[in-house]
Amino acid sequence: MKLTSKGRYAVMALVDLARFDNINPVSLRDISLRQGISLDYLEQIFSKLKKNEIVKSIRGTQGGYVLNKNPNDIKLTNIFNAVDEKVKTVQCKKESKKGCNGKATKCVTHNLWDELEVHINTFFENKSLKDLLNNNKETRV
Amino acid sequence: MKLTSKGRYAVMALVDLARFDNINPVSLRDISLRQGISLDYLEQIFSKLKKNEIVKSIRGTQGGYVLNKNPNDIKLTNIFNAVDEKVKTVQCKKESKKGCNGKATKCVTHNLWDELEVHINTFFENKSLKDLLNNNKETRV
DNA sequence: ACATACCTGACCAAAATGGTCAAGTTTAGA
DNA sequence: TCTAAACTTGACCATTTTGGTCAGGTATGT
Ligand code: FES
Ligand code: FES
Repeated sequence: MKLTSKGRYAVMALVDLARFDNINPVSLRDISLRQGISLDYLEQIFSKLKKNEIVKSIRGTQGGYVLNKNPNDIKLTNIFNAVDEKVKTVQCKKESKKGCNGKATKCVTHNLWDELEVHINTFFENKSLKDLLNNNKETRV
Repeated sequence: MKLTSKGRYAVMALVDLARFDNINPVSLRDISLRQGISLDYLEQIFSKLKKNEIVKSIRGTQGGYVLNKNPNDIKLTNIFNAVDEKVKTVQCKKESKKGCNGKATKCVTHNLWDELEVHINTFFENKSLKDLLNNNKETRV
């Protein structure tokens, strides 16, 4: 049960972006240097964030990325969905009536994992980018 | 962010065991058949559960495994620890002052992941094997 | 025109996952 | 005493996921 670095980097990068995008777009190169994330990898991540309308891109010299929404309206849920960091606790297909192991009914632990999934998703839905910014004010450059 | 099948199977097997161990020890073969888990794999899992004193083994014909504690005293936390299903959300080493990416200070998202870890662990600490048994009474054979 | 920075997709090594296989040892019961 | 059931141990392995790199583009401000 661990977080992948794609999800982790996405949030790191967006926090960085949110801090610096007041005036100009922020280039991935800058984020890469400040946060220590490979540029090529960041491009993959931002491509997805863009498709999900969390950021906008501005091409050309002095270009970069800008938030597409208010930090208060960007929930962790949105970010995670965008980069395919899904919370998956059950083994079976949820829609199906069948259980894991191909059994005809849901297994004895199915409800448990489902509860856990809800529990974790609740956390993500209640956290916005704004919350993270406030949390780290004191370390602001 | 997903659960591994080792953790999932461990809980499944223990629920099965808790249901049937009233009179006699339960053999892994039976659990394997009822829950559709490979026997060889179950053996790996139960070896760990035994080391962590969650179950006791009884060798020989008619042998098997028995719970070593009251179902009410077996928390999911205990089970997960036993089979090395750890909740790991931060990237860095917790004890260290250093952050991930080898930086000198903790990264901007460190607190967030730490909160998440606590949030998930709380769930595991508040669930016991007993809770699962009650939940599934109606499907009892 | 040219440098900057976004964009796209193929590719890949290493680690984790989810097991299998083989060869035991122990003990109840016929 | 013999044997089969069931625990015990440890090596092994194919597949998938992870966490990227690399090699080319294309768009645009100056
Ligand atoms: S997890 Fe859904 S049936 Fe087992
Ligand atoms: S996760 Fe701990 S420093 Fe980044």
